[in-house]
Formats: sequence, C-alpha cells, structure tokens
Amino acid sequence: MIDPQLLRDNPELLKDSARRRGEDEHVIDELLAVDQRKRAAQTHYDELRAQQKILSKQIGPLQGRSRKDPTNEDVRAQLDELMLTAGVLAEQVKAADAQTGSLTSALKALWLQVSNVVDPRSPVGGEEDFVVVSTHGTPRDFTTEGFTPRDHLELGGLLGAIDVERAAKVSGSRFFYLTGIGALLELALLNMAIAQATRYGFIPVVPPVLVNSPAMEGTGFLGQAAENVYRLDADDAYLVGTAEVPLAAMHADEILDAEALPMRYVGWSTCFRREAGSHGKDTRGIIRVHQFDKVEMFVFTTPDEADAEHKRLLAWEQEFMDALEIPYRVIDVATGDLGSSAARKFDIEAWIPTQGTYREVTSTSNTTQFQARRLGIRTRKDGAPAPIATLNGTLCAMPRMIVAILENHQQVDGSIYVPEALRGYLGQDVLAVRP
RNA sequence: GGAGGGAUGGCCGAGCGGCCGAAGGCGACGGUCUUGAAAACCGUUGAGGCGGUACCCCCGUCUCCGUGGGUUCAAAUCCCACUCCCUCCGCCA
Repeated sequence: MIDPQLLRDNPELLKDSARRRGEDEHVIDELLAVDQRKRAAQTHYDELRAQQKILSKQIGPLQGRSRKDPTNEDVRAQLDELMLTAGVLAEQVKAADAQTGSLTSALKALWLQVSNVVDPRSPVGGEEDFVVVSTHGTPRDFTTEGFTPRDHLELGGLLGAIDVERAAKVSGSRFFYLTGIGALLELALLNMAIAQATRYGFIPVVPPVLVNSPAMEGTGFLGQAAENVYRLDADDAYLVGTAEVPLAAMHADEILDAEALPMRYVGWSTCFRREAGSHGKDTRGIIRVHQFDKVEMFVFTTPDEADAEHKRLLAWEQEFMDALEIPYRVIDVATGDLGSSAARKFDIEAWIPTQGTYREVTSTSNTTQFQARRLGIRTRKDGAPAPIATLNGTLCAMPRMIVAILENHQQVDGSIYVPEALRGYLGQDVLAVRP
C-alpha cells in the first residue's frame, strides 16, 4: 500500500508509476473518487453518531427521574419524545454506517490493486529492458579447454546428486531429489550462507512456510502473483513462495523500536511456486521447480536508509557469488518485471555455460514502505509513529546455485571443482563422479 | 478428538448496559529534591480517520477493549459465530 496522502496530493505520480509498469492508470482515478466519497460518508456518519451520543446521554437521567416520580406526565412525555427521536436517529446511523462500510471495503479492494510506486531510476519497460549494471568474472572457454560442457542434469546424474525422474514419479514434473553429494552440497551452501549472514549481524530464522491470507496479502503476493501461489483451500492457508513472506509478516501490526533498526534477518525456508504460465519454459533440470530451499535476507529499516541498505544487500549477494567463483552480472530490473511490491530490483545472473547466457540466481528488492504499510509495521520517530521500509535479498537459492556450481566448475571427466570458500562446509575439494 | 478456563492500553490487572478510551499498579519520560545516583514526591504517558490552521504543536469529532455479526435510544459490559492462547484426557509425532 502507498501513503494515501500521496494519492490526494499527487495522483499524477501514482499514474506515472502505473504507466511505467504497464499497468492500468485508470485505477488511480477510481481510487481518488472512492476515497473522496468514503471520506464524505465517514464525516456524515460521524456527525450523526455524535448527535446520537448526545441524545442517548440524556435518556439515562430522564429515566431515573421517571422512575422516581412515575406520575409526572411531563417527564414521561419528554422521555417518549426523546426515545422516538433517538429511534429515528439510530436508523440513520445504521444506514450511514453501512454506507461507509461498503465504501471502505471498496476502497481497500482498489488499494490492493495498486502496485508500489516505482523508483524513477528503474529502467522503464518489460522483462527484456533491464540495464546491465556490472559484470564479474570471466566465463570459461570450453573450446580452448578442449571439451564440451555437460549440463547440470547430466552432471547431476554422473555424480548421483540430482534425480528428477524419480521425483516425477513421486510428485510430478518440476520436482527433484537431491541425493548423496547433491544433498550434502545443499547443506554446505546453507551453512556457508548462514555463516556469512550472521557474520554481518543477521539473525537467523527458520520460519513457518504455511501462512494465512493477511501475511500473503500484506507482502503483495495475492495480486498479479496469486496464480503462482499454492493455496490450501480446506484451511484457507498458503504455501509461501519465499521466506520473505513469513519474515515480513513476523512483525505485522508492531511498532518497532527505532533504536533496534535496522533489523536484519536471514531466513531459511522451503519455497513453493506453481509456475503457472511458464509451461514449456526451463523444462529440463532444476532451474525452474515447484519446490526448493532458499536462504533469504530480510531487513526492516527507516525509509531514509532503504536505498543504502539495498546497495548493501546487493553487495552481500555479490560477496557470496564471488566466494563461489561463479561468473555473473548484475542487472537493474525493468519496471514491468518488478512485481507489485518492489520499487527497484537488482538481479544477479550467473553465467550458465550450456545455455551460453546469464540466468537469474538471486535478486534483491527495495519494497520501500509498500509492504510495511500493508502489514501495519511502523517505528517511532520523535515520539510519533513513523513509516518504515522493508527490503529483501536472496543469499542462496539452492537449485539454481547448484546448477551454477556444477556447470561452471565441471571438469572434463564430469567431476566438479569445489571453490575454496565452500570446502570447509562440504568437507571435500572435489565432487567425484560415481564409479 | 473430548472437557474446562481465558483474550482489556508497552506490561500486569479492575471494569453494576449510560458518568469508560477505560480504575489501580508496573515500566517509560519530564520535573522537584540531591555533589551525583537511588529513594520519595509531582506531572506526562495507546493508535487511527476526518475536520478547524489542510507540515508540526494545538483544538473539535468519530472509531478501536481478540475478530465478525446481533440485541438496544445506548455495548468493554448482554446474545451468537469464529480465531488464538492456557490446563487436563485421549491419539499421533
């Protein structure tokens, strides 16, 4: 949600943002109109209600007098008249209440359709209109090395690390088993990621992955993204697509101590994604799957600090990539591909040799006040409640990081070079092919 | 799954259907006192909407006592449903 004051003061800003995202700007006009009607209705209700309170307060004492002196016709008459007026007023109050009630829900429904205001620096356009911020490391030249690289699935087979065929038997397409060294690799990455994050003061969290609708809605995943969310109908619950959801919602409806900011959490969770609308995309291997584990950084900070924190999150993501010695580039994601919550987003794309291109492995978003407002998370500034900003960033999405490691660090015999930083966590310096 | 108890302000905890946004205590903040601190004493101390001046202060008004309905001129207080928490029993981990 966006500051409602911004809507009234500067609706053009919201419209401009919607245009940049390629979203319907008409909603803003509608919002403006309903907002005004709602406020008028509210005022009307308030006035009626104030009158009602005044009348109601007179009834009590009058009833007292009437009881003490039942023969007094005058008091009796006054009371009857008062009750009559109050009765009429009560009807009006009820009607006015219903009116504001329906306008309030209409307003809320409209607000839920509005995405965050984009950062003016975000490149305008669709998915392909990103801007490359920087490139790091050099992709290997397998031609010079004299062999054709195997893709991660083939390597996973040789290593006994990945099994998608049996996963298909058990769960369907887009599922996988990590077995043997594959499972160990995930655990090593997990420990390495958590170690890095805690070194920088992040509080490690293992969150719930089954959440209720306020949590899902508050983080902005029930809008356009809803089709990618698993919903458990019988329980009105949702499986999260990222730890961002339970981490953000953890402090819902709280006023956070300003002294404690920034509050940095690193969550480890399983993530579930329906991948609706991506039929035929990345059907091979474990690049796009319905279920995977991920280590996610999440920060609550002041709006002033959000931009600087965003850069820090990116730097921490890069540090992790650097440590794994994977060539990558950083892109500034275009407005049409931000998702409803983010004002600005950087993706890190790892080089994937067998695809001859860079593919997203991690991502960091500045969601400014958008999620915090929806979730009712605030801080206190000069004694008064003040808005807060939230940010998130992937430290390590397991399947894609495993893909990047296997493919980039493969050797001619199918074994895998283990980057030095990972060795301590894995306990070996090469992943050997199964005999 | 069965039986019972509970949900009130940062925390604890009172609250005959009207005088309750809510006693009292704790905590926090400000002040008096003190060389300083503690103690004692005095005072302040929830959030949100709308309006007056459309930044803040201030003032007015409405809303909020787990959530949603209902009864009533009037609901923290009565009724119904739901959610969550606690205790006990059973079952599964």
